[in-house]
Amino acid sequence: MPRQVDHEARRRQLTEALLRIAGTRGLQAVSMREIAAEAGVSLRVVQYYFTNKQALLESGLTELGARIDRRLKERVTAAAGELTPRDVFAAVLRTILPFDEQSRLDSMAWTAYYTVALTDPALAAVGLTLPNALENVLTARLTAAQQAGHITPDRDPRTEVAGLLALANGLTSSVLSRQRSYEDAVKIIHYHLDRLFGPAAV
Amino acid sequence: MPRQVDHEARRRQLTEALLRIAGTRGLQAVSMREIAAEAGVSLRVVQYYFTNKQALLESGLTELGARIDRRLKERVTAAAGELTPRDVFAAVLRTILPFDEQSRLDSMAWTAYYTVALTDPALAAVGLTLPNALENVLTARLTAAQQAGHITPDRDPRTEVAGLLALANGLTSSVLSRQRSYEDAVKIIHYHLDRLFGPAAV
DNA sequence: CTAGTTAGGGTACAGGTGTATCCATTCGAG
DNA sequence: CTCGAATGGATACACCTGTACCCTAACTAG
Repeated sequence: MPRQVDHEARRRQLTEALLRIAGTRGLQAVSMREIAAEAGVSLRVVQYYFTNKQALLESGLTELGARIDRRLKERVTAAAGELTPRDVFAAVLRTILPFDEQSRLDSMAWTAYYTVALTDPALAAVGLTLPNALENVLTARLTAAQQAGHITPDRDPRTEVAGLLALANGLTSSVLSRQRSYEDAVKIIHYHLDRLFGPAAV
Repeated sequence: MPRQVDHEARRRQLTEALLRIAGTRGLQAVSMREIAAEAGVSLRVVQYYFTNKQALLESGLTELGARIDRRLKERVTAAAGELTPRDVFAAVLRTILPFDEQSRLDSMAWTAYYTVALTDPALAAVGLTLPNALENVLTARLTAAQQAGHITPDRDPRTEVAGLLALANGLTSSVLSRQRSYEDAVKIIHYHLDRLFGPAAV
């Protein structure tokens, strides 16, 4: 075999360039040539490692989902050990919000993808798996927490989780548009967690 | 003066065509020629009544805001009279969600606009006035309701309102992506209103 | 050493984009 | 009746888009 190149690395490089553009200038600014320029390669290379623009876009969404998933796992297991259920939820919801420059860029890109997914079934399939999985995992956690007596029995775990995730999504929007600061959004989250789990479990 | 045409009507006709496209196929599908086709006129007419594509887009966002505002006022004042504060909030939040085909289309268009506004300062200015105004009006209402004893004094009206609006926005997203039905979203809203105002005020 | 595959530079093509221009009609004011 | 402004049809332009193709290096298995 002749000259071998690490395809996986090349594709990651291109996908990251794509997400950088989507996060700063939006998905409408993403074109084959822009990606090539951002990655510092020629148009041909982009074509060589991705058959389609569609394939490239799907790769971007997949990577985005993987990043968020990775961040969630890192930040939840990081402060593991003697974590109360409330702490777990706080960590997850804080991680969903754009908390630093990188996660702001990713949230921007995610929002852009979500919007085009509303009119593009192919992307919708890829983009809905993460939110659904998250809702299920958290519902299971909250149900367990309820049985352990951490929240009162009159709460409905699935409804609570759906509400908290919708809240986090809505807050993300307002943080991205700079209508609200990250810190204010976190306060609102904690305010709701207080209501759910009872006063702050310092 | 020669043949006079109702400019206002023409522009409305074109703006509505624009919003129909944005609501069904997304903002990325909006082009001068598509608008012309959707409105049943020639490209020249679109150019004649709007100097720019930018002007057209801004007109679309303005109209969208006006529609939502109109709907809010209709549905709130409709069941006026002996409305409890809780009923007012329920009406507002239910109106934000996509509750019929028309409001679903508008919500789609709104989401599309919101996303491009994140990377387009000109649109951001237009698009943020409505949410901010709404938050202020509702905060005033809730503060008054608190003084009248409809909610307990330990609640913070501004935080509650911000949370409820973020919740409604997040739920709108999930309804648009058909992750959740409108009815389920309404249930979650009422669930939270119960917590805020106390058990259902029949 | 050589054949053959992988990797990419360069360029072309068909189609869509916003915008500008040319021109014909329409019609009311004088 | 006529002149000129309002309205809009038709077309052109320059640019950007995704994709396809040609051809040359590079390199390794034989």
